[in-house]
Amino acid sequence: MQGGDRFIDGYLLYLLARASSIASAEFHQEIRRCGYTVAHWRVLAALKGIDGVTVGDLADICLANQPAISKTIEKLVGMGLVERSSDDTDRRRVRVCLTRDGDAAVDLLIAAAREHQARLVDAMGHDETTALVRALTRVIERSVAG
Amino acid sequence: MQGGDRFIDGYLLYLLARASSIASAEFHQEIRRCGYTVAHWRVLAALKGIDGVTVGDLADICLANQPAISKTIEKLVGMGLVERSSDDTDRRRVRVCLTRDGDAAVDLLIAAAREHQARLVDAMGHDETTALVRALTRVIERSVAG
DNA sequence: CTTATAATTATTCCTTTTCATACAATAACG
DNA sequence: CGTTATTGTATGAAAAGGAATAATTATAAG
Repeated sequence: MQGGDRFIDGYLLYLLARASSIASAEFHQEIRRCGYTVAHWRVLAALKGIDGVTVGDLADICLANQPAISKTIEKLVGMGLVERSSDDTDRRRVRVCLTRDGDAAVDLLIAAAREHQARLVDAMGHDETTALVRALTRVIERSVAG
Repeated sequence: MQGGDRFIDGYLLYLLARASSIASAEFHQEIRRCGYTVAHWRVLAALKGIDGVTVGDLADICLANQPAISKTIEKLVGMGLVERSSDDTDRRRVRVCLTRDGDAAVDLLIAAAREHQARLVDAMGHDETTALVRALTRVIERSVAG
């Protein structure tokens, strides 16, 4: 796409963003084919297997800001995939849960995600994958700490 | 933020996206403090040291789609940081270059980016960093191939 | 040369995100 | 208690992003 010695080629954050973007592109397309947005998918996946997550926690988990999550939840409620309930101990908080339909929908998406991941891991090799996981985990630790 | 064994905790694409998001958050905030958006920064950084890049190539490099880049370029032209010129050999193509002001502006941003990266590499350690770069490079290779 | 197909960028329309703010509930403090 | 601060969520206006398409230029085929 270009030779030379561009700044961005040695820039770590660019490499990270590019790897994430490229690796996710294919599966994100599959999500859209299923009739969901990436934002939908992230919220649904974050809710899988958990009784109730607050809006703020969802924002952290889904790498989005709070208003965006509020609106995504509103959509998912309209689609019948998610429901809100107020927390009894702190009535400011809104606990978000999957509905029965939402749970079934996310199961399908998670199955597709697992298949996609299996193909990626297969292409990369097991050792390379564990090296990647270790490195990414360290990035997260160090970034949060620093 | 939650214990349990959530699906997303073992999901590689989520780990990638999360690492990228967290690692970039601090510097992206610095970009905004300087009066730029992340989109501005990516285009400017992609242009540094290159005579002229087409809109389509910028879209690839900047991990955005083509219309988004067209609009970002329009903004940057208005800010006097970038200029368009038509390619003589193919008049469909638009070659985008940094202006003198744009070059000076991106130099400051790149200096800040280098400092930020130096701090991150320092926190991670040299060996861990090279392991990360190797792993990310492999992800990109394998994803593009597959 | 003409027509058809492909490639490149801009534009349009609609959805989504973002920023700021408002509102409600809790916490802290005198 | 009453008052002020802080926290959690929703809302509204403005900006950005994305999908589809239009417009222009290149290339290929006949």
